[in-house]
Amino acid sequence: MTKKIPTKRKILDSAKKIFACKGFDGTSVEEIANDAGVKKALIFYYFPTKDSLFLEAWTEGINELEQHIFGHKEKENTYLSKLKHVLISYIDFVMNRKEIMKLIEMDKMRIIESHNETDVKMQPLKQRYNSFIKRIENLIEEGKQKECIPETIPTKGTAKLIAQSIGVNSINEDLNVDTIVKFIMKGLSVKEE
Amino acid sequence: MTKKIPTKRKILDSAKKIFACKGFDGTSVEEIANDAGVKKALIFYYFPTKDSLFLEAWTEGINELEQHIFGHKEKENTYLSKLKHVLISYIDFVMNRKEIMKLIEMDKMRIIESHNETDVKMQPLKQRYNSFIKRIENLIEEGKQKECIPETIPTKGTAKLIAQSIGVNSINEDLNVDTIVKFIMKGLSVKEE
DNA sequence: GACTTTTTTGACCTTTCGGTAAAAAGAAGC
DNA sequence: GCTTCTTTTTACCGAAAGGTCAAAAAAGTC
Repeated sequence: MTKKIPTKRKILDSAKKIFACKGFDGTSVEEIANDAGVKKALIFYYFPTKDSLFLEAWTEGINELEQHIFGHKEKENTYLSKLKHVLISYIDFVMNRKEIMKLIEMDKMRIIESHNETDVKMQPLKQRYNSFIKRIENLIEEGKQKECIPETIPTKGTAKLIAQSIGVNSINEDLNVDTIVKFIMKGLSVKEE
Repeated sequence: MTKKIPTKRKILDSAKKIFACKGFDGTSVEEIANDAGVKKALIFYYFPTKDSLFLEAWTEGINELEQHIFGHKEKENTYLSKLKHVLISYIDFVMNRKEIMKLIEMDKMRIIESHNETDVKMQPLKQRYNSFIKRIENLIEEGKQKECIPETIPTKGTAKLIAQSIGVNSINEDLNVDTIVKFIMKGLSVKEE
């Protein structure tokens, strides 16, 4: 027989789903409770505040994204195939885990533009996001070291540009994976094998 | 002596500024009123609802963006210089009208992902945004007709990809204009002159 | 300057929100 | 089956939200 899903997990899953559609401010705790099949007060039994619920949901989302992109064993033997694999994994995630991607992006603007003094609650998320961007930077740096990417390509900015490009709004049925990968790789001026 | 700014204009400007930082749901009418130097009730004198205030502010924003990008006289003699001009204007707007760009993007995800039945208020904005994307599509189609852009480039998807790429998160001091323009033009596989 | 119109404010409304505390229900242990 | 612990619900709180209405103030007209 199937294992009963723990209540906390149900709450988190409902939180992801509704935060993905309506964003942090547009979502009430009551909506999450209704979707999870519990009463609102129970949410505060598991999560001290709405903020902390959002933080946990969002962090699980970006952890899943990062794991999906970078988590595979390093068995690619060339930089080029490694880069391609990362881009394809990224795009694949957007297509197949669209809800999580929406969760990440729905409040992304608010998170990234948040300031230390005015939006304290967003700082951990902002740092987490910057850490994700850093991994893309590292990949570009590796490409430069292996002379697959020209030195003239600015690492930080291009990492952000790539992360910005691959999202729910751009990855859709009007674009196939190959087109996007080529777009980005040409943009990176990657030297083809 | 300087002309007195009409109250409605002051309200709209405050609305843009605060919606740009906090988004629709994260902003209260009282905050806008405080910033504009009026009482909350006055806002409802000029705008029937918060929704309609947001609609007008946001629409002014995207109108300004579109005007800035496409509004110049068509004096470019080649498609390539026209395309470059459009891209540079787009990037220039993001850099120099950052607040308006933030206004457009802060709720963009919510607008684009909105459904007819669940987020009726966002439909006019969604349509307006799609109309903006259409103009980018037209530009790409023109490039194909003039054989500057390969037929294999999918028009709709690439238009969205470009609009997605050029934003507050990606346009920053880590990237200069030339790099972004090259990134996109290479991505488009534009045939250089 | 009296009257009319427009703009602005103060006070208030109802609803919804995030969150709390105590009681009730369920589960576990002996 | 009684006790203890954990989970869940009920009822409620204060604050804040969008919005309204009537009064007051300002501006305009003759």
